[in-house]
Amino acid sequence: MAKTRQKISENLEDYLETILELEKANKVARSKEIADKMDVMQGSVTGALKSLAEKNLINYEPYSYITLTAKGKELATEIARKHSVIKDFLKNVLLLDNERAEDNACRMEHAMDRAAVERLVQFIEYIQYCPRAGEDWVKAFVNYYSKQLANREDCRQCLESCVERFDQTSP
Amino acid sequence: MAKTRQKISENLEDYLETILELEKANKVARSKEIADKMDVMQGSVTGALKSLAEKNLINYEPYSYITLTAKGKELATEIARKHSVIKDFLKNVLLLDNERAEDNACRMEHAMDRAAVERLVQFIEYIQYCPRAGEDWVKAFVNYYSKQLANREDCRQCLESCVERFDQTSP
DNA sequence: TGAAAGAGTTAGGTATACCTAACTTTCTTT
DNA sequence: AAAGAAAGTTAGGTATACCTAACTCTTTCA
Repeated sequence: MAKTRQKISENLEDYLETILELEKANKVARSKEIADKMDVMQGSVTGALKSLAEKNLINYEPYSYITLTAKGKELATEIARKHSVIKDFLKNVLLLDNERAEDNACRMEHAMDRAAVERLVQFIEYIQYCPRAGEDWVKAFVNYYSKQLANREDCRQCLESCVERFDQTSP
Repeated sequence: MAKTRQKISENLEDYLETILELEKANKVARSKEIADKMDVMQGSVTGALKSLAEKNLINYEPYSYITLTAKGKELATEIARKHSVIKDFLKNVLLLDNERAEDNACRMEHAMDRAAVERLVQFIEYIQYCPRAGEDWVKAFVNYYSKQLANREDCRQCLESCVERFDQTSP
């Protein structure tokens, strides 16, 4: 039994992800809904479904509803996780607006391998965990990229309040 | 004249990037070298070159050498910049090893739009600029992701030396 | 200088992925 | 229960992108 990670096209990854979302919402997915969500014609969906069924990623019978197999669900879940981690980073660290974060995440989820995504998760955690970083440090990034550059005095105060916050946390 | 940003396939982007690299190294690019670098057959290269020439991105005459047009050079340079920014982030912030950073950057460069990449540039700068972050902060990320979790005392010392370094910089 | 080697192209085949249009199955509604 | 609507499939066409094999052009060197 293949523990070996499946490789499917970016396209099929998108179909799988969409099916997972529909399954969560409606228990099953239907061809029409997939077509609507992905903005493709129904005829195109049928071809993709056959291809996914061949790879044992979905349960598919003509004219019937669609569900993920265990293998398909695992893959779909991994893709969805990538999406959500990447979007989180783009939105809450790089501070891109929601739409741009979503757009980029949609494409990047196919480009980043598992190791890169997991490291990104850890980096996001590190920012939250490390007393030198934290929420206020991320927020202050706005001042940097919007050219409202801080001066030395601002930095001194920022650093002081950072230390203060640390001292105030339970020893 | 089109200020309008060209959209070409990821594939053609890769060809363009390769041609830029060869031009830098040898003044011109040759079909064989492109094939070797990209690990495709020469026959495949010819098709891609025709497609790039049609889009006015390269100067191409059968049986002759290849150079980028101004438009092609601009596009190729933007792609190469994306690649290098992304690789820098993966390698020097996420601390992925060189090969993994390179692999992921190769794919991500096609997925991230200009705005996302520019914000990433600013974020990398912010890390270097902000006294609360900096090189040692990035280095300490290793301790976090390799589960050698710091304790409160470590954090206190780290914070103190951070403040000290700040005080030592010219006021 | 002319033949062999190497570089480049062409032709034909495969696979993906999309579209439109015609057709079939299933569901809904009276 | 039958007809019309909705959902789904099939068939045929386009475009990309790759391959192999055969052919052509160019360069090299004996």
